[in-house]
Order: sequence, then structure tokens, then C-alpha cells
Amino acid sequence: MNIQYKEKLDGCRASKNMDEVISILQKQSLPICIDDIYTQIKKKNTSVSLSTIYRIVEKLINHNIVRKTTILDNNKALYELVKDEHQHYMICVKCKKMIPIDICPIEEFKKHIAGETGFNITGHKFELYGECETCSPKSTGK
Amino acid sequence: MNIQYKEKLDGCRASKNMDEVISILQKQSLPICIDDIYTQIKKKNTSVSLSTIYRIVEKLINHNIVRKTTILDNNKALYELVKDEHQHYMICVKCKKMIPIDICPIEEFKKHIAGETGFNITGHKFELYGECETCSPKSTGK
DNA sequence: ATTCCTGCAAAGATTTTGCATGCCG
DNA sequence: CGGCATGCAAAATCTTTGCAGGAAT
Repeated sequence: MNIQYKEKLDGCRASKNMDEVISILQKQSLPICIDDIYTQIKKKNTSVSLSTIYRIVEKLINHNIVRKTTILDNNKALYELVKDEHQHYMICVKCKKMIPIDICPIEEFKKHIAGETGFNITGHKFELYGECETCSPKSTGK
Repeated sequence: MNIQYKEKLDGCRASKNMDEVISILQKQSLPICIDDIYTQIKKKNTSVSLSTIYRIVEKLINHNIVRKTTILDNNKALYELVKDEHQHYMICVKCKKMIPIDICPIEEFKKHIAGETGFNITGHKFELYGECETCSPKSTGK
């Protein structure tokens, strides 16, 4: 089993597929969908099934190793590894490209709101939508 | 046709169902799903169909009257009216209750990022997750 | 040997589409 | 009348579940 997550995955059995899923997610810079994971594993291992991927990902979510996400316009769920430094994205409404944003404006604001409302805040989601440089009509090339 | 949206809906025909959908959305303080809309209309009008609701909502989205959303953990799309003042929510991870947040920390930050990246930002999404007062273990009652 | 993992197939849930009919303008 | 709107049913997607067999401890 993936050494890095062995501790967190306490109670789970070593499994080739679990390793594959983690390894694939580690290589992503952006959230990906179940089918992407499935396809990538299929390339090496013809005998994997979609439901197995769903079950593995569900387990990873329960162990707080993976986070489930959705983006606008798409009815599919996306998944990404939980990282110490959380990540936000800009999403192009035209080409759906996702671009990571390095800074998070929420942290400060969070405390403010938490104090005011009694809400025990454990996470947040922040996404910008718009047109990327390639899709923006402004970028007339020359 | 709903007077308030007549102009925006230019090209569409007057329709009882369209009116109903808009009217229902106007009454909501939180995003709701297609099935909720469907059920509410069904109460008065037994002969409406789910696909009609989907088609109406799609049209409203294309006319920038309605916005599609999703929340964590839920594979269903939610819909809300586009308002001049946009709205953000805190969502309880336990009871799924959504609580509107009045202030938006994004506006300033947006300009900053836009300038840096050439991304033409047209919208954003911001949600806080956590436990509401009712669900929080802190609230021991006494 | 026991318990968890897996593949396959079937079931569920949400959303989309085709087609004939009805209603608005 | 012409064309968009609607209902119904079927299809398309994505996701979950049941069950029997296989693998890990």
C-alpha cells in the first residue's frame, strides 16, 4: 500500500487499485472525474471496473485523503487529493480550463464570520469564473 | 408572462409554467433543485412534466435569469435567480442547511488576480463549509 | 479461515432527447 | 397558420448496490 497514506488508511487492505488511484491523483494538478481515473488505470490493467473506482474513491474521501468537488455546468463529480495547502481555481466558462490560484482571500474572512454566527467552519470553496486569455475576445492576437 | 422578466425573455412565449418557475424561484431564499420546483408546480397544476421544468430552467439560464449551482456531496444541480447583489452561503456538512452570508470578500481580490493573470473574470463562487450551531458538538445545550 | 476487495450486472437517480400534440401570437 | 411549448416515454449519464468469487492478512 502507498507508504505515504498507510497510516491514514489504517484498516484498509493493501490493494493494487487503491495504489493506482492514489498515484494517479498525485500526478494531477487539477481535480479529475471518476472516468478519467478509470481510463488511466485501464491502460495498464484491463480488469478494473468502474464500481471499484467509485468504491476506492469513496473510501479515500472517508479517510480524508480525497475531496469531492463539482464545477458549474457539469453534472459530474470531480476529485482531488486533500493537501495541506488547499487550492483554488479559476475556471474558464468557455473552454472549462482550470487554472490554480495561489492566494486564498478566505482565511481572514472566515474567522470574522465564524465569530459572528457560531458556525464552526471546517472548509470552504472558492472559484473564479471567466474567460481565460485564449478564449477572451480581448486577446485579438495582434 | 412575468412582467419583471419580459424584456430579458425576449423571444420566448408567454407560458404559465415559465411564470410558475420564476415565481417559485423568487420565493426561495436558497437554491433549490429541479424536483423541488416540479413538486411545487404539481401542487397547483397536475399536468406538468419534469422535462418541461428542465427545459424552462435551461432557457432561464441562457437568458441569464437563473444560475446553476451544485453543493458538496450532492450530485444534484441547484438553481437560483440571478440577483444584482450576488449571494454566498455557509453550508452545514451535517444537516446540509444553507445559511446566507452577507459580505463578500472576493470583489477586491478579484481585481488583483485579474490584473495578474489576464483572466477576464465574470463571476465567482464562494462557499463555507462546517457545522451549524445546531449540529456542532460545541453546542452542548446547556 | 476470515474479512475485505473486486468484477460484473442490475438497479437508481438525474438529466436529456424524440415525437406527436397543443397553444400562443 | 407557423412555430415554440408541453407531456410522455425512452434514452443517456453518472452513481450505487447485490452477489459471487478472489485476494490479503
